[in-house]
Amino acid sequence: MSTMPEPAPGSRPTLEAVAARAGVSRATVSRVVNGGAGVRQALVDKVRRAVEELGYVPNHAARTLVTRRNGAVAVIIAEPEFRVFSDPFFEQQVRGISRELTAHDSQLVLLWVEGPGDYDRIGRYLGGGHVDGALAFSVHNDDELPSIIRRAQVPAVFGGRPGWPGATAGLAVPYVDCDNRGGAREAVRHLLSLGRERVAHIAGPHDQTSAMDRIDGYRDVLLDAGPGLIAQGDFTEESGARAMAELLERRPDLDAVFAANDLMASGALRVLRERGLRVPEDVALVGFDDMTSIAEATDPPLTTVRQDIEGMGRLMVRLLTRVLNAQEAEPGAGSAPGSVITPTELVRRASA
Amino acid sequence: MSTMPEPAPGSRPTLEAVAARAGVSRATVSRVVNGGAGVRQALVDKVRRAVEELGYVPNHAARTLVTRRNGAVAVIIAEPEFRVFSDPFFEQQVRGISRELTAHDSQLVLLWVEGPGDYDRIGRYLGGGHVDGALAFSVHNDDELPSIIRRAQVPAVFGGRPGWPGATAGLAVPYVDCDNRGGAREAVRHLLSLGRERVAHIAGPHDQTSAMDRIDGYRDVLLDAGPGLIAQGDFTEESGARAMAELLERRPDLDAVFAANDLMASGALRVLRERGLRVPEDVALVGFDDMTSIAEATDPPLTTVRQDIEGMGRLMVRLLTRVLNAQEAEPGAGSAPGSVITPTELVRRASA
DNA sequence: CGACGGGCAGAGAGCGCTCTCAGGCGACCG
DNA sequence: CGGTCGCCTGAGAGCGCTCTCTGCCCGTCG
Repeated sequence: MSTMPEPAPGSRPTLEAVAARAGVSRATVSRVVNGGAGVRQALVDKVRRAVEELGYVPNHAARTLVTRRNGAVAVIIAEPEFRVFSDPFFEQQVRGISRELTAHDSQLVLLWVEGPGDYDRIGRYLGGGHVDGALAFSVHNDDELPSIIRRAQVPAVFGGRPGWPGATAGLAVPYVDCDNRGGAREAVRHLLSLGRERVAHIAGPHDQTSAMDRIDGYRDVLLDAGPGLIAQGDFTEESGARAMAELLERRPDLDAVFAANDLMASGALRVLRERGLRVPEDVALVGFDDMTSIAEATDPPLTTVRQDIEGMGRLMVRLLTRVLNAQEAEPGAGSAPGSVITPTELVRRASA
Repeated sequence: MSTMPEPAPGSRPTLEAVAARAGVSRATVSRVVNGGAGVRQALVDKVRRAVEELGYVPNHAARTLVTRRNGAVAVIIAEPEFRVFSDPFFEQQVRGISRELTAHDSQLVLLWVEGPGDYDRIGRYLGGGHVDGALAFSVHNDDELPSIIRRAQVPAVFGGRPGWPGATAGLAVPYVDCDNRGGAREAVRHLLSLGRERVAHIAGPHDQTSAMDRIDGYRDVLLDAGPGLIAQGDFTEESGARAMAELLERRPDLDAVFAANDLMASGALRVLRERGLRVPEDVALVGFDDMTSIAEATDPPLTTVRQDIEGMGRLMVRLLTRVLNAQEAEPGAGSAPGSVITPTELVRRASA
């Protein structure tokens, strides 16, 4: 295991101690600890040995105090009502963030927003300079988060395009999102290419940009899709089932469905089977997200649009890092780097 | 919203600035900021006003540097293989932790362990004094975490009884767990009280103490239960279904099942219905956890053993706080506070 | 009326680190 | 062989805060 020696109980060694042991000055030890540039190799070795022997670990607070960098990033989780973490989407994104943060030697400070009244605490914390930056997920259009973050004057990156007006104008917080619209187009085109003629859509909630973008993509291809072909869900399995039932009632002749996420697609699938409709023979079905735990478990497995969720999490961190570095170079003049739209990919399985 | 004034861009006000504005010394401002004990009311007001006007927020790093307390607690998530966060159990526990931490003005630093090789990084981080304490979840018996934590000499509390030998001896890391054994006993007794005579058990994995404790509780009541009445699962829905099928094969005459968690119970329920067995008429079924999203959604709804998961999370924080305070009072002599076992409660629904 | 004690404010010394600046020494060039 | 330049190293000044210690002022008691 770790060869880290047991430190003297109670008190951890300081730079000073290492310097004394190595027979050099504090400054030299500091240089070595921070990369060792500009120090003779012999001294570097000597210092490294002393560090090793004493089990020296730099004091983070002291370092932060002078560098004004604290090596920590806040991840803000604004819980609208229910289902947050247990959302696999979330898990993957946070994991991507965690991994990338680790690679950057930064820590992840979790800020869980406890209802609307809690935004004040969050704002205070962010404004207090405890973290170098913040990552947030824009869930709803009416979310206060963007304004809180702006007021706190802390660099931030969003996961998912925020819905507030002007967010896309470039002047605001950059975001990482997948190409919802393009992915939706691809899904619908795929259904058309299979010869389907009446393609319905089960949409997500109107206050989420991802859902709206997917509707837009659907409409891009089916310019003249009647309103009867779109049903509204809320991204849950149950809502997908309900929407499917509604669609079948309105348009018993439909021969394809594009659902805005896999969970709703699986709900739709359930209803289709209950009604004795075969998938894909009678009705072809495409989902979105490629949540493999769902998409591969259904019968038949779902054809769906994949987005690299973990990659999006990592990208959020990289974007934030870039903002941070730019800001360090010339404070104030933070020309925010553009947002990133990641590509999607159609994954063909058996349902379409 | 917040009345926090826009701070002068670029530089945040210091204690010094507040002192100057209020016409007092730095020390006095510090006293006021930290509660204001021993300061004349007139001065307190004056300082408070200056703080408000300047939008002063204490510099956390500077404070930590001298107090040696950093107001942050690590939550370690050791991911065995899959399903971590998306586990609703986890979500609830982390939420409890988050809430209690907020109440204590502490931050939650998330440490996500990326495979076995990553333990070194975790150990280094914990040993580096970045956090006041650590909270971890003991998932598997062979987990390295306890030893890592001990080596790092950082106060810690476990969620769930760790499986390593001596863990319960009191000398080690305290933990919070629910009364798995007692809950299991209650479940089985309930089934017996309904007149059932052949009560089977679907057990969880052998390397988790919670699963083992539930088996023990089952055996406490059914001293002479034949081995044919116990089947092994791994806490997943699928495994519950498999175990149920196995049990029915071995003991077609069984008239009750106690599953070690709700997920397995729902799997068992599925199989029972597929075989045309009525629940509870033919076979009574009891789960564990009271994961309401599952237990209330099944048909019939599950009778199950409830544990206060969020409360356990909060308790973990309180326990840690107590260790921290004790340690501050007399360093070294950290007589670890005892672990806590929280009660369980049988929730009667329709399945038994 | 004077001495003493308690309560409250201020001065100052760090906490452990980084980073600038000056100084020293060797090397290279004239 | 001497001067100068450049590369390393060390000294020292903070970063913003807490906390002890000293000292002042007022009230109280003898």
